[in-house]
Amino acid sequence: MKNDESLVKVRTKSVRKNQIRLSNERRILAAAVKIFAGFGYQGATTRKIAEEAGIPKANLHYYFQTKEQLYRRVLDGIFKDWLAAANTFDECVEPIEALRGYIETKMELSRKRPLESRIWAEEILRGAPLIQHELEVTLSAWLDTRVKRITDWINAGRIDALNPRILMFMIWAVTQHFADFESQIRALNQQQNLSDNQFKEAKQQVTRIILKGIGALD
Amino acid sequence: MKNDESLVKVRTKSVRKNQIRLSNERRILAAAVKIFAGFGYQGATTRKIAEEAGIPKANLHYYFQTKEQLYRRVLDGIFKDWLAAANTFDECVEPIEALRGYIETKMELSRKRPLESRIWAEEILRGAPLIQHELEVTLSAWLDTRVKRITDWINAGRIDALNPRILMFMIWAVTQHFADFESQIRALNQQQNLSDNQFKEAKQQVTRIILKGIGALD
DNA sequence: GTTAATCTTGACCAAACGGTCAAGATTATT
DNA sequence: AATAATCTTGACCGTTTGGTCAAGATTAAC
Repeated sequence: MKNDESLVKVRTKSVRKNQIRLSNERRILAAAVKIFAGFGYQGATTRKIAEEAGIPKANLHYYFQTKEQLYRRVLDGIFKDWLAAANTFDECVEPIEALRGYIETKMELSRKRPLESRIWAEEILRGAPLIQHELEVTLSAWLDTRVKRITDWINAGRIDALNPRILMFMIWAVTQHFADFESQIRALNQQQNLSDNQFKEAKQQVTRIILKGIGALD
Repeated sequence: MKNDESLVKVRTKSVRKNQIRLSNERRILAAAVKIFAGFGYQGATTRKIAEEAGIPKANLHYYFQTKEQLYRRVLDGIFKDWLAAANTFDECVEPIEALRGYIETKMELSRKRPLESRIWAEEILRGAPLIQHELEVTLSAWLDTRVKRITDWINAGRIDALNPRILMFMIWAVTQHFADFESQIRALNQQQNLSDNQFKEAKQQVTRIILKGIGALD
């Protein structure tokens, strides 16, 4: 009883307080994504992030004690999106539909959330100092599951014999390239970002070359 | 006569002096590649670079006045390798041999010079602040030339109809992925870098999927 | 209206940064 | 041997960094 009462009180209080807390955390995290993506972990300063969020730096440190803690929270969010992108892959039975859907989802992620892709890329570039363990455990297990499905397709003769891991690396490389190397693509496209039509064409061509390349088409 | 004499003198002096200068510049540049690749432009400090080169920081600044100047020199070297990698592409007439050779060369670059690839990738990630102009002029012209050759192959029915630029982006993405995302690949490969045999397999699979995917193989 | 949390903020700090400088060591020329 | 050029270096400097702190503002509960 007593415990229940105090729990209710705590919860009531938490709901309101959490509104302020959650709202501020969201603002800070959104600002952090922008600044980390634009300047890298070292180049990003807590001053810049606080300024982007429209709050004093000391207030930022009230919600996130250290820059590294804030960065970890950003990375966690990105990692979740990364894994969730495989839903289509898992739902479809046919290799063509599963891979087409996965490539499509990853391409759309690059199109709509390029900042997150760049933060991820920079973390890996630096040797994944903060997410190495997550890669070795969670992502590794995630990959194993998908490798098994691809292996089944190979054994059923639905696609060519190949190394499933390398296929996944190729898909990651190509799809994320459109986010990570956006500035290079822009410089080679008359200083214009890819238009919606150009991006659609890229998506279709990438899908077709990979699917045809692994013997899933024709 | 007088001019000739003084020229000879200048040259004689320069040869010896340049030995010291060139030798030190090389040491510093080699150290800079390591540190820039490992920590990024902002994370790299002139102290770390000087320490890696085994010289006092003040001596580094004698040869390269600013960190940015040093970084530009590193980028210039990388850019030259980037462009030179297309030699095979240009020398071969057949699409299969030209593309196979280019993919092979780019894969070997990723294998043998991953640090340079990562420095390039980080510069692009940050929006190419220092090499934007080079991308828009030199790399753009470079790409145009290769696009024309690919277009000829398409018109001759040697490969499928496709957007040549997107094909080049795919090749860059996949080949450079093996250098830029090395730490991720390692984490997904029992914490081991790809062995020579694994890398050879990757090279072959990447080549086969792309060539087959564009209709160059049957 | 008092109390107790939580939130906000300007001022501040030690450490590290890129870069400078003057003085000395080396090397080549006369 | 003297001179001039280049190379080397420890000490130093103004600025910026991530992070702290104490004092005040706000909010919720009794």
